[in-house]
Amino acid sequence: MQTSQSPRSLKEKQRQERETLILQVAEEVFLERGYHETSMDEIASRVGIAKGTVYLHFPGKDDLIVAIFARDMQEILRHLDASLDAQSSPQAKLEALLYFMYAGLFHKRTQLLSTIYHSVDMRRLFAEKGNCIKSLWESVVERVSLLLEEGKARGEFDATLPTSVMTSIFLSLLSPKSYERLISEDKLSPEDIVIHVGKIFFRGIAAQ
Amino acid sequence: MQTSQSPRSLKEKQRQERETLILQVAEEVFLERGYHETSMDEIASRVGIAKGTVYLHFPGKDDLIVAIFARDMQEILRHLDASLDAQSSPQAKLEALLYFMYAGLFHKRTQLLSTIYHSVDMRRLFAEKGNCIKSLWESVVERVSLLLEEGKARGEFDATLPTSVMTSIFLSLLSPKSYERLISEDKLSPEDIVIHVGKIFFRGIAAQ
Amino acid sequence: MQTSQSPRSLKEKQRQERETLILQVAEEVFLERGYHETSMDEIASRVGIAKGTVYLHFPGKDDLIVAIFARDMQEILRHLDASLDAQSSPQAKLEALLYFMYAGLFHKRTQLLSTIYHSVDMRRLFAEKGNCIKSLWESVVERVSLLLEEGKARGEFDATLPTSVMTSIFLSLLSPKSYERLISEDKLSPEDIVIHVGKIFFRGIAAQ
Amino acid sequence: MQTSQSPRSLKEKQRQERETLILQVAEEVFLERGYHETSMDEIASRVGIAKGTVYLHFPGKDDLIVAIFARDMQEILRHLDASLDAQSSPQAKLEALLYFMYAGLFHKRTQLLSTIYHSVDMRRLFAEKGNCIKSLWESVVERVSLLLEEGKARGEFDATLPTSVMTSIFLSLLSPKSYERLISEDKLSPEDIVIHVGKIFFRGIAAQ
DNA sequence: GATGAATGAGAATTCATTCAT
DNA sequence: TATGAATGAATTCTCATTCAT
Repeated sequence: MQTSQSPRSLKEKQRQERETLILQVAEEVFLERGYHETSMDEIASRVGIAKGTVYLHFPGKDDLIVAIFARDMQEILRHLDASLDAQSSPQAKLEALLYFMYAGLFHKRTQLLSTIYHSVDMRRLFAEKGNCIKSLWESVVERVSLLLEEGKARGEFDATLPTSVMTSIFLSLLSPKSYERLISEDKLSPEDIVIHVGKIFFRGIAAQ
Repeated sequence: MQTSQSPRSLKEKQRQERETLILQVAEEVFLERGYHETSMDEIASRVGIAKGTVYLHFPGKDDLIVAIFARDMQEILRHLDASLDAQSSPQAKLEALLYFMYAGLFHKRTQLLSTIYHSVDMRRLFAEKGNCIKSLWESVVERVSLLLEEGKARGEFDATLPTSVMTSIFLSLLSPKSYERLISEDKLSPEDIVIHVGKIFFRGIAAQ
Repeated sequence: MQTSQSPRSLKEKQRQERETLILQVAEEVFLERGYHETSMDEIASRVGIAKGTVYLHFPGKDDLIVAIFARDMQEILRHLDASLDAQSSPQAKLEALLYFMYAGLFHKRTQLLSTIYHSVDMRRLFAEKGNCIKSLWESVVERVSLLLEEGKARGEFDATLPTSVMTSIFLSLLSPKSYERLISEDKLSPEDIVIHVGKIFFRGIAAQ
Repeated sequence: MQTSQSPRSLKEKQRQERETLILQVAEEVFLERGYHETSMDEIASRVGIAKGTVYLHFPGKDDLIVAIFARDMQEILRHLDASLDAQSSPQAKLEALLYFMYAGLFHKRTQLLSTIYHSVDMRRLFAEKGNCIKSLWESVVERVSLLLEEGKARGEFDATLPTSVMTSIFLSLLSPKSYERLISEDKLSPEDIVIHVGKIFFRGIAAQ
């Protein structure tokens, strides 16, 4: 019995590993070159497999990028949930998210997310193929909204501001593209930037 | 005398008109479909002319989008300069820019600008073909920076915050993409949004 | 009457001049760039007229090159007839032709002729559009043949060689392309080359 | 062992075969229609494959014709070297080349070579893309030159004639285009033509 | 499963030719 | 008559996707 299942799960494990590898590499290349400028050939050869093999894991280029998004969103959610569990103020939780998205390991991924989030064609793509993405993103938005509401309830954030606006601004602060020049030209560290950005935002929404 | 010049200037005027029309339509289509998903054929047929005619005005697809950008940037600069002349505080000037970019007629264009500003391939394109764009954008950034500096000098903005960070945040607030849901779901008017966004930002950077 | 005809003939004269100019320029450009690489635009702008004007003189690009050929062939024939009139031996006449085609003013034109004569598409073109060309060329071939026959009859050329072969070889010696390297690398003058080529050919066909 | 190497070499063999087939067909079509009048589509469909497949073997149309040339030149060189090895007089060797180029199987190819050799645009193309071609052709020219020099040294050829001129004339005799009419109209066999051409040339350059 | 050769729809671009002014 | 803007057929080349091995 084990002998019949072990190979199965072994295979399955290998399959998972390869799939993860493909996603990793594809994410990298998409970030470097952009979705349209990246060919399936390039992804495959950078993974070290044949083009056809990619298609055994993902039915098409669309699905590949959708999968990348889904995975990244899930990780963000995982992180969010973790930081929600840790007992702390809503502001501390949002600061942690800001840090995670921008200054931490997720930095690169955030770039891709924001890049693609802003492009029309990707949005259309997700509207068609990426139902899951949409709901995942909704979850993120909702969690952020809830944190902001909680802050309001606690009297920490300005209750006269619409939560939706606060949420939107918070999310638009997550685009690292805008901060590139701060790093390259002004020699600021990501950590510094996050601190300043957080300061401005939380002051901006603070209860009077 | 007039007869010798009139036809020339007439032709020239017609040419200008058509060129403007192409730019307008192209801007629209690029906004709807994205750069890569838009074919020259589509632009031409939406203008109501033949594919070849577009090439009489713009040497290639690249140049077309670069031209759109250049025109938009110039208009932004024109507007900025106008609002700089009007006597008012730096904050009022920045609020005017925010309004212009997001709530006014420029709304749609701002979307395209931000869309493309965030995509990797467009950035590469502009790095290669769009020298003028780069310098136009630098001008915008510089003017915003100067206004923020001025506000600091007047004691209105927090002088302990790096100007560069303030500038980056201000610019990242110009992406209307992020605010779309506010309009469609929360039924906020662009004007309201601008007011709230401005409030949060200027509170955030206000001198203590 | 004169008043009604003079302008006519004046116009006609101007028309002729312009046509000649177009032919001259077109010949130059075709020689520089080749038929396919030359655009009607380039010809027109080098003549200093509008593209459409070329079409008032020649119905198409094909006809333009056919006209160039026709004109060149006629000039060769004119020259041939002139040298036939001058009393001299067949060999002297053929040498004169060789010189004319290669070393004289006709040099450039000969290049174009040979260039085009050797290309498949031009041959097809002439088969379709250039009836006159074919017959003009036949005339040239015939005259050369007759001269060779005459030389045979006089006992100067080897009567055992087929005239047609002699003719073919003579004509294939008219391609200046082959001699370019002699000029550029071996620093031979066109005159020297003609002398040597003639020497080899006439020795080759001399009666034993 | 064989099983691991066989598939590789099998694939490679098939690849070679297809490549050769493409070259063959392309050569034919180029000869029939000319370079510019031939579309990649036509070549592909005559081979019986898709357009894209041609591009798997040759990066572009240019490279295709360059490859054809390179292959043909190599074959000529191979033949030349073979005939150089066979002990015989320089004249016999040159006659063999003449025969090979014109009367033998190579006939068709020689036509293409000469066709393209005479066209301006092909020359430019080769100047840019065909470094190898240039050097291959130089080799051919050099070998012919050496044979002519050797003949002079042996006292068989006229030492007062410049070798370069003799070489040029010999090479210009290799254009079968000029001899077409001999076959079609005068009903001469290629063999006859070669004999006569050779006779005239070698008499022409014979030592006195 | 993995491969990568083959496919062919699709896009950008060119340019001979036409025709309204 | 001269012009040159407009046209659109034709061509080259790319690349996501398929499928026989």
